[in-house]
Amino acid sequence: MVSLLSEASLQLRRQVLEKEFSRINDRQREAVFTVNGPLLVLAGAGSGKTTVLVNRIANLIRYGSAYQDTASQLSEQDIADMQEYLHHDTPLSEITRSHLAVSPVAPWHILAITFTNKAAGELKQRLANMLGEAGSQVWASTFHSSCARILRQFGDRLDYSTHFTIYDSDDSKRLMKNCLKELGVDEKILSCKVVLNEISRAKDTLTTPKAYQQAAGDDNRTATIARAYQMYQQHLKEADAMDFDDLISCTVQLLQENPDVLEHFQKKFRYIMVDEYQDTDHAQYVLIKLLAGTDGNLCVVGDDDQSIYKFRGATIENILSFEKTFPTAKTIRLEQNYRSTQTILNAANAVISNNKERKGKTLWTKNPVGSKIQTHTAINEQDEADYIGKQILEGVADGRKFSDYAILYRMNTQSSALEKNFVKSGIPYRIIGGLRFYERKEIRDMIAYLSVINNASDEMRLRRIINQPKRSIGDKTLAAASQIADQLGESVFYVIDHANEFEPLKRTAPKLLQFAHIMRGFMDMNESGSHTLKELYDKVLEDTNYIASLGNPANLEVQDRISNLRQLESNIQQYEEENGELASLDGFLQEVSLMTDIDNYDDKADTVVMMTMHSAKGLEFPVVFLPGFEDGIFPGVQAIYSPEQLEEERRLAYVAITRAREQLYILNAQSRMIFGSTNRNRPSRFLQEIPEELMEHTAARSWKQPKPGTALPVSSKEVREAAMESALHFGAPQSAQAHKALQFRPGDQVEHRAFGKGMVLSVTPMGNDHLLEIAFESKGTKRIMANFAHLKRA
DNA sequence: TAGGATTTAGTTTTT
DNA sequence: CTAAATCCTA
Repeated sequence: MVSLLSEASLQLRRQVLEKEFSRINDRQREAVFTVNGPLLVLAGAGSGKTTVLVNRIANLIRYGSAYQDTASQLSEQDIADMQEYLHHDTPLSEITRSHLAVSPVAPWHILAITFTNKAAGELKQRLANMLGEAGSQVWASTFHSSCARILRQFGDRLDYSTHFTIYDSDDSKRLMKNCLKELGVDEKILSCKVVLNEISRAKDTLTTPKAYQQAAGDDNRTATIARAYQMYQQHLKEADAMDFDDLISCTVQLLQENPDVLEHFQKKFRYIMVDEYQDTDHAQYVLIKLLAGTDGNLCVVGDDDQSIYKFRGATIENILSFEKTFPTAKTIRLEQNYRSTQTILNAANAVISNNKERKGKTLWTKNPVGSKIQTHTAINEQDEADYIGKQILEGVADGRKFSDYAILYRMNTQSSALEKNFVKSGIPYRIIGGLRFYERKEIRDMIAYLSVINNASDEMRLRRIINQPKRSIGDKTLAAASQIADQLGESVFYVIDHANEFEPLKRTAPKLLQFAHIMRGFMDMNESGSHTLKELYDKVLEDTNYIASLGNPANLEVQDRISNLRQLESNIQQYEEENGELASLDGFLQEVSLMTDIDNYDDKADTVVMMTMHSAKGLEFPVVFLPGFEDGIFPGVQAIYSPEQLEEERRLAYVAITRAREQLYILNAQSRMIFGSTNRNRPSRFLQEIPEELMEHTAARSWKQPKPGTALPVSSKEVREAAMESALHFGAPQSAQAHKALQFRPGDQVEHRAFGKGMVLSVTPMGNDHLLEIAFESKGTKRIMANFAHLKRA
């Protein structure tokens, strides 16, 4: 069998494996072939870390440790095969491939943890593309959903049911409000936001209510928080619910207290990979360490320069001290950037080099130098928005797509000036963050119905829906029911279901019973198992008369709500299609509770996208605008006098700058209205940290008189309605507005608010919209989406 | 209890 | 300035 010396065999195998992974660079390949023991990959922005993760997993599954191992079982046929492959590009035979492998790893022994569903989804997708069936068997998911999955299996050890509810931040807030009320704490002195934040930090550091109380000592404030913490946890338990932080800390507790469970998962996850390691908090660190166990086949990928969630408990220490925690750890730096131009990278490097607390790395690229960074000083935020809008329209006229553009700001409030301008100029846009899909009232209401159907002891959500739509059941009644429930040790739902048996509820009993009756109907329907989730959802909508309760369907806001409810319906349907036999109400609710709207961000739609710099992490765009580079905005006021916070802001600047592939615009305004008062801010210090020669500066000359007839919507309500109207054009091809586009034909004379008069040259259908090519009298030929253009016939 | 009037608090937030 | 939370009255 063996016909080569093992040394020569290893050489040959290495050559073949290197060729197998020849599409990645040397550093990346080193990370891919380092399969055993702890590994730290310091991956700069745009250095292809997902590629490394995917290839590393592929290598584990296909070849195991063949690159390092000297064991060899190659036949002469194999060797001939390999030579052929190396010299003549003949594909390797499957047999040779299998002979090459040295202790290959089964996909189910691999755990890959990310922070966002989007990142997990991307990873899964790329694994499936590369490895097919085997790729889908890798456990790739977020911290939170991995933990939820573990807890559903072993939650009984912690006295939780297997269908516990996951509370989101809104639920937590409501619950904490109740706790503080119960404790008689004045929210003006100690707001529930502050308390929740404090508790979240406690959970991040694995501090139990008891330990927290002991640490509180004499301090009154802390002692109060300790009591609130205790009560909050108790209520969660009664509701069979966990908040986001509990998912992690309870999993840690489960593994620490149950050696058999720990062993089970240590055996299961023989290889662990963690993405965005710089964002892990202490609890997540402990969790990873527990799972990695003594084998320590742990590979973490991160970038200390992109740590921007310290305020949420992420501890940069985890990455800075990885080598100390795991003395045998190998560190690999990925510094070649594949995303941005040299100019953009130089700017990013220059800014971040002002930070003291960092491991230090310098990004470089083979990409072209690219155009200079455009800096622009606007007069105020409207002028700033105006400038951005103009640049986008010009770019689109030159052949760019709207989706090439992203605007990244420090605060969500900065979006409104942009929004107004874009509505005016007919620029299609989407805002990520702010009001999320799953935070909308109507969606939360329906989710609450489904939650109660799934878990009747969820009092919080029961309270949410019991009078929604209005059933004339008020606080008074609910408080009475809640008290009775406490005395009996039964759930509130039980009490409501038996309302006529309790004297204090006699008056409202018919209403309570009616509510209980319809809920029972839903619960029976769910338990019978003979209906789909979509049918259940439709039944809930119908029996509760929810849609009718929203009000006049002619109202745009009501229409928006209804379309959101339809969207939820199709999400449910999609979930059922994806999960087939395994689909369950429980499963859907869990998936939904861990979902955010970055996850719904689809890059296919051709619109400009706006979001905070934080949300943009991990994304990239050809052209990026960074408005509000002013001291006081970015860096924010709170950060200016704290060196630590300033460094975090600088990392955020680094993240923001490195989102751009080709062109970067940085803007500041001489004055800006913020929370109702006008501020004059100096240009951001970060701007001064970028070398002069990388930038080209312009400034607004004078305040232009708005032309008559170009009246803007004045209130944000009007803006929203106008935006909604535009949005409807997309969703409803049958609507009257959608036919507007069809009214335009080549040769039509039109007038655009920004470009003036022109003639339609061509009409191309695109999705539900139409792309118009228009020759303007003064501005040349532009391409514009009909539904967004607000064109008038001239 | 519902709905309108008034007050008040507003970085960032992968889950 | 704006949106949500709370207050107040019918």
